[in-house]
Amino acid sequence: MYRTHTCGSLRAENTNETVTLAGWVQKVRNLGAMTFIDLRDRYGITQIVVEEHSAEEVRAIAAEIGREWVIQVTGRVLERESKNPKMATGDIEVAAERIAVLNRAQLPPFTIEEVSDGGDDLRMKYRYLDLRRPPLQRNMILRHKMAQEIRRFLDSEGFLEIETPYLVGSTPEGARDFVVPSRMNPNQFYALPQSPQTLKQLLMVAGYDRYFQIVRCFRDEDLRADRQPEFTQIDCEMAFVEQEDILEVFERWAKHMFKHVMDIELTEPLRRMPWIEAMEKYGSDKPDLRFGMEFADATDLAKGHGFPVFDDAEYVTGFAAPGCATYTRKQIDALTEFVKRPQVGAKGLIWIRMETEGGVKSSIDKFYTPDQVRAIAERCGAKAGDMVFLLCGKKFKALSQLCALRLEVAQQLGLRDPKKFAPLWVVDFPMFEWDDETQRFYAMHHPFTSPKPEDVQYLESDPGRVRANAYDFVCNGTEIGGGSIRIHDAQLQALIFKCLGFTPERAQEQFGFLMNAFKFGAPPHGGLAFGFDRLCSLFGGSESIRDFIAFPKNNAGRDVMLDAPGYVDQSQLDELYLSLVKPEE
RNA sequence: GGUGCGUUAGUUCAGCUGGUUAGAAUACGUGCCUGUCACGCACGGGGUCAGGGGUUCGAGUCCCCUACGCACCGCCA
Repeated sequence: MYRTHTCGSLRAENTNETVTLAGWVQKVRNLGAMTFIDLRDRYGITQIVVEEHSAEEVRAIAAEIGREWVIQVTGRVLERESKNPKMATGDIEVAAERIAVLNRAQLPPFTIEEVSDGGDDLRMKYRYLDLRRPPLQRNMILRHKMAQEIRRFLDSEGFLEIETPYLVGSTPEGARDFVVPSRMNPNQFYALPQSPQTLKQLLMVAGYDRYFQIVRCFRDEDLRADRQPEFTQIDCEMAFVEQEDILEVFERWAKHMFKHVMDIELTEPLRRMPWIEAMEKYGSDKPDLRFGMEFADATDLAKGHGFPVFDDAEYVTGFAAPGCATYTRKQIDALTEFVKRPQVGAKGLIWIRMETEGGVKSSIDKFYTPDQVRAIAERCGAKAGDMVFLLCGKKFKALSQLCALRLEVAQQLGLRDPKKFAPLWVVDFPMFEWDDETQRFYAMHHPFTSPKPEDVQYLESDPGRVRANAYDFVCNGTEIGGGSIRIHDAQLQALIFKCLGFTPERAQEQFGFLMNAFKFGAPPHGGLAFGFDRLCSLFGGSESIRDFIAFPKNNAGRDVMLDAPGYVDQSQLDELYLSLVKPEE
């Protein structure tokens, strides 16, 4: 037996017991006559003490051991002379009577402690060392606990966890596929699923009316702090349901998760915000509701007074930053620079200062009377002491630029508190999104999403007006999940494909398996999927999902630990009927 | 495909308008130390300044290219 206890388990009650611990040496503090060793495993850290009167052999080993050696210690539990309230095991220590070196270790390239001295890159290369650190261990434990709670809740609601294949066919719509060559089918390729979307719909046809899966999905697109090429979805689908039924079940699920993982009781029903309201009030389909600063449409007040910037704009919108009338010229200039960055793309920033004494000052005083300026500011909800920021241009462009500014101002005001949670449903998404480049409509969600029955009449005449039975679960400015009621009628599905510019032949070729299945009795159905990694990072209070994935990829999609992707042998290529071309010089 | 920032000791970083032998902290090694827990004190070793090219009497520093990293835009039905 290697150990009787873990490094996190001993307390004052264990005093005088003889115990054996095993773990990694985090740190050795040699005070001369006595040496302290911090012994770590994933349960915690226990202090080992070696004293002058300890056996010669024990002292010799204590003098030799270094960071990250794996050792086994047998000794008596003592109540400490000077306790450490910062440690769970801080009331006790183990007086070593025997130390066995189970394995020596090379000096690690960075310190493996609560706060490491290593940079991201290095820690990724030696991920197995970084994972020894308590913060990463806490993240892995959180992820595990969340997976358990997801299964517990969904099981209690009658959902079946059913696995779907990873080797499927490629669907060119949507994200790029990762592709896998088939040795037994020369020149043909599998694709890794972007999500099990069509498969779960087939499970509905098959009668498994409540399905879920915690499942890996793959998308060959550029990475971000919150985007990995392989990521995990909580994928769910239900049959014989309307949108309301799905929102009801998963609102309870969300509350279950908040309660059992975060110990947060959400008593109020979740807010439901139509997509157009989210866009007009927050400039985003994933609004951050931890704070206010809602936008107002000031177009009518702003236009027609001889200020060319506003007169030429389609839309003028702004918000009031509370208490920011004290902002200096320098601060305003910095925010102006912020919105002018290419990533935001505004031409400039208009401001109105609502002075506490009641006066109004603005960057447009030349063109408006004080009353007119005040009217614009008040439209934006400004009170004395506030600062109003206005942007203008094409409607949705101006809104999304103002969204970036709103988040930046909130960041500066410390309003983006990771301990606060503001979840909501965004509903009534548009069915289609127009793409200027290819001059056609694309499905905003996916082509199996059903239109709202009352909007079906506009499908052919005015597709941009059609709203979908689609919904997103949003929290703190992040899209955590989304879904829709699906089309289960072959005729309507054919019409949607037509609106999306599919010929019947192409629709048959790509989605024939699904449309055929729908001829055999498809129940009304719908579902949704949550981004598990994002949910973990939301609960864990981190911006980056990489902290919650044991072995993530870097910015370029590489695994720097495995050094993947890499080249393969010619013989492997030959078997797969593949030949390589030289990349362009 | 694009934009920005970065690359200097094992690690995290400083290094100004170009100018003697490139520094700090930490880690590491040695010695001292009986209550440390960010132990302390003293001493010590440790550098292809990412790579290549250019400007210059002289480049860690200025310019160009490449590579790599991070963040973002595009992209992500």
